[in-house]
Amino acid sequence: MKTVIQLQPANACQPTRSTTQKCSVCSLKNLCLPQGLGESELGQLDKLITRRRLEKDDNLYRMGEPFKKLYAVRFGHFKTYQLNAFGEQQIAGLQMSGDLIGMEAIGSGSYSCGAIALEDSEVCEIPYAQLEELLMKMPRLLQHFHRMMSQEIAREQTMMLFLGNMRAEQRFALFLLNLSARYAARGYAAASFQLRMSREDIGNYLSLTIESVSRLMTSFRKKGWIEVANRQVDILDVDNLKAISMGLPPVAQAAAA
Amino acid sequence: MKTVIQLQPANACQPTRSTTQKCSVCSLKNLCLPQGLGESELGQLDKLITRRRLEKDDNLYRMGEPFKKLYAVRFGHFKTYQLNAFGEQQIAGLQMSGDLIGMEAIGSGSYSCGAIALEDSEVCEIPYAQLEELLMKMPRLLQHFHRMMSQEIAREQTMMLFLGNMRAEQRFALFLLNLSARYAARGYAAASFQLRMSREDIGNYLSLTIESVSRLMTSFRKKGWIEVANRQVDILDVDNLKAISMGLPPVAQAAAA
DNA sequence: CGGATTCTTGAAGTCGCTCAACGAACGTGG
DNA sequence: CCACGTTCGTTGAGCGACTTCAAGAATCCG
Repeated sequence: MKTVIQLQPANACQPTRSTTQKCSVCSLKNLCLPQGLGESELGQLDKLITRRRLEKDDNLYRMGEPFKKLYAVRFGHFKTYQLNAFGEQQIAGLQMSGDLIGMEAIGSGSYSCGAIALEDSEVCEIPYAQLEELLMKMPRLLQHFHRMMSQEIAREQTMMLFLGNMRAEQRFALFLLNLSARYAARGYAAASFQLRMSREDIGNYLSLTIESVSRLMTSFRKKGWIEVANRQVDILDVDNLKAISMGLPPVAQAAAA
Repeated sequence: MKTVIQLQPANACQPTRSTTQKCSVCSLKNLCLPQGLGESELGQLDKLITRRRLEKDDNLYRMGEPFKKLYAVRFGHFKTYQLNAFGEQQIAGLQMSGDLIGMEAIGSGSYSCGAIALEDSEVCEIPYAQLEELLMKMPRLLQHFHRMMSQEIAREQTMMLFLGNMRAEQRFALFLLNLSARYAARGYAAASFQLRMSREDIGNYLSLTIESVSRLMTSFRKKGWIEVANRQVDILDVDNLKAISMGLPPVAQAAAA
C-alpha cells in the first residue's frame, strides 16, 4: 500500500522554540519527564532546569565523566556510543526530542557512554541530585520517572534480542519502522524523514557494515519499498517493511507507481 | 595462570535459608534492594514482602501478564525470555540470587517477557504499588532502587553492544567471565561452577547455535582454558579468556598442567 | 573548483549456520 | 540393578549471509 504522507511537517523535530524556559509551555511536555504534572508541579520542575545548545558534533558528555545531570532532548538528535578496547565507537542509541539521556549512569556515578549531537540541538539539563529531592515530593513525577526508566530497560532488551537474532534485512526494515513510529509519535510525518545518521553510524548502530547498509538501501529501493535520496527517506510500502521486519516473506503485491 | 579455587563453596547460590522471612536477616541484604537501609527501614520493607518457592521449570510469570510485583531472587536461578513472531523462545537474561526481576514491566504495566526457574528456587515478591509508597518515604531505598534500575539499563546496553559486535569466541569467553564475576560477588567460587542453563539455552542467550556452543566448549577445553564435565565448568586460564573476550589474540603462555 | 569525505558497487573470503548422524546422560519401569 | 526410550550434547561436511577488500562515483564544503 503506497502511503506517502506529505501533509504533515517534515521531521525538523523542533518544539515551538519559545524563548521562555518553562516545561509548562514546552510542546514536549506530554512526551517528556513532566507528563501528567499539574501547574504548580511543573513550576517546581522548571526551577531545576537549564537549557543548553549544542552544535553538530558537540559532545553532550563523554564516556567516563562523573554523572551529575540527566538530559532531555528539546530539539535535534543525539547518538550515544561506547568505545571498545580498541577505541572504536560502538553506537548504543539514537535519541530525539523528548528522550531522556544519561539514565545508565545513575547506578555507577559516571557516564558509561558518550553522547554527541548529530545536528544543532538543544537539551534541558536536569541536575540529578535535585531531581531526586523533587521525586520524593511529587508522586506523579516519581511514577513517570520510573516508567521512563523501565521503558528504557524494555527498549534495550528488545534491541538486544533484535541484534542477536535478526538478519540484515530485518534489522534495516525495523530500523526504518522504528524511526517512522518515533517521528509519528512526535507529530511529524511517519513516511518521510531525514536520516540524521551517516551510513557509517547506521551500520554501526545495526551492527552491519556500511557496505551492507548501502546494499540494503539499494535493494529496498529497487523493490519499491522506499525512496532514498541521500539522507532523505520516503517509505512507500509499510506492509512489506513490516513483513520483512518480522522475518516473513514479502507480501505478494508490491507498491504500484 | 592456573587458578582453580576450590576452597570456596560451590555456587549453590543459596543464602542461609533462614525460616524467618525478614530482609534484616537475609544474607543478600547488601546485594539486593535493602542495601544501605537501617533497621527500622528494613522492618517496613519486610512487611511488604512475601516469599514464593518455585520448582525447576515453573513460571514465575508469563509474557503479557499484568504487572503487579517485582521479584528478588533469594536462591536459585531464573531465565527471562521473550517469544518472537514464530513463538520461538529468545532468552533475554539470566538472573541469580540478589537480582531483581520484572523492572522492564513498570513502564508498560505488563510483563514484556516471561521468567522461568532453572532449578528449585525462591523469590521475594514485592508488590510494586506498595513499594512506590515506601520509596517516597525512604530516600535511601529510593536511591538504591534507582541505582538498580540504572544498572539494569547499563547492563543491557553492554549486552546489546556485545551481541552486535562480538564473534562467537568472544561471546562465550565473556559469558564465562560474567558468570564467574557474578558468583564471586556472591561469595561463591569464581573459577568453578555449575552451568544452570542447557547448551540450548546458552546458545539462545548468546545468539549462537547449540552446535557452536558445543564446539566452543571443546575448543576452549582443548586449549587448556577451561575444564568441562557436563554442566560443571572450571576456569583454568582466566588471562586467556579475558584476552579472547576483548578480541585480542591468546596470550603466549598457556596454562601448565 | 578541487580535495576530502561519504556512498555505491563488485568480487572474493570467512564465520557461524544448517543438516545429519552418532554418542552420552538421565530417568522410568521392570 | 539393568533395559530402554528420550533428551541432551558432540562432531563432521557443506553452505550461505555478511564481511572484507578494492575501486569508482557522488556529494559536501571551504
